[in-house]
Amino acid sequence: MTTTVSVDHTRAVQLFHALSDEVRLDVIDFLSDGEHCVCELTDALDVAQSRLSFHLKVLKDAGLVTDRKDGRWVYYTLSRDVFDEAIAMLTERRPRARRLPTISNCC
Amino acid sequence: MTTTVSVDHTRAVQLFHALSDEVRLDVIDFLSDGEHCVCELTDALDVAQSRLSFHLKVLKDAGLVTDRKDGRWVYYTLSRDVFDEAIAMLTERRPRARRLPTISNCC
DNA sequence: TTGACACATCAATATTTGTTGATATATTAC
DNA sequence: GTAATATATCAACAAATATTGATGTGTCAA
Repeated sequence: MTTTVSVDHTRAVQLFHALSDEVRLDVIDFLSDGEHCVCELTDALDVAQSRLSFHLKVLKDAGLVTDRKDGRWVYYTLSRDVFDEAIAMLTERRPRARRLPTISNCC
Repeated sequence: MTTTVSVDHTRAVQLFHALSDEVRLDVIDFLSDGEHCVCELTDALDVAQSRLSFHLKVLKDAGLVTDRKDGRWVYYTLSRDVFDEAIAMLTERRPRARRLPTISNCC
């Protein structure tokens, strides 16, 4: 009998995927000192507006940023909690101390 | 003048990308108790051999696993260090305590 | 109440990733 | 040697993501 072991990783996939893009990491870095509006991002990152908007949505859907509208502007902020969530996901998976040499005669 | 600020995130992109897939997370979980050969993975995860091989390569290229050949078998192991590297990447980017409300008249 | 600006969304397309089945390579057992 | 097994690689294709330029929506100022 062959038991297939697998859990649902949907959330982890979403989070890590959101983190795996140059533009999105640029956005994250730019927001590291606090809230900024989209126009500042467009300016600082030199990325077409619709493209930036697309990436902001990916980040927002993953929960890594939140937005707040004020008049004509929309301000984005990093969500500390979700960074913690991602860190936790890695910490859980981080291999523990050296395992004993496995004595398995494999297949 | 508009200064474009951006760093090279190639490594972070590679790491997070490697982490953003169901099969690859299954592999990581399966390896969490130590070294296993490919045949055990194929068995446990119920994934076609060439498909698994593809995902193992992505993990290996990112450094998340290492492999060791022994006779006919190849054993894969998680690399603690690279998990630490990924955790560090997130920790660096984790927003610090609450920022002061930014007084910017934006654009 | 019109025009300009900030931003989101959309459709078309391009690019990147992943899957499949076939084949190649190495190792071992017979 | 020959056959069987473990794994990697490859080419063709499929699917998912990202980019672009255009258009839509809300807000503000004149």
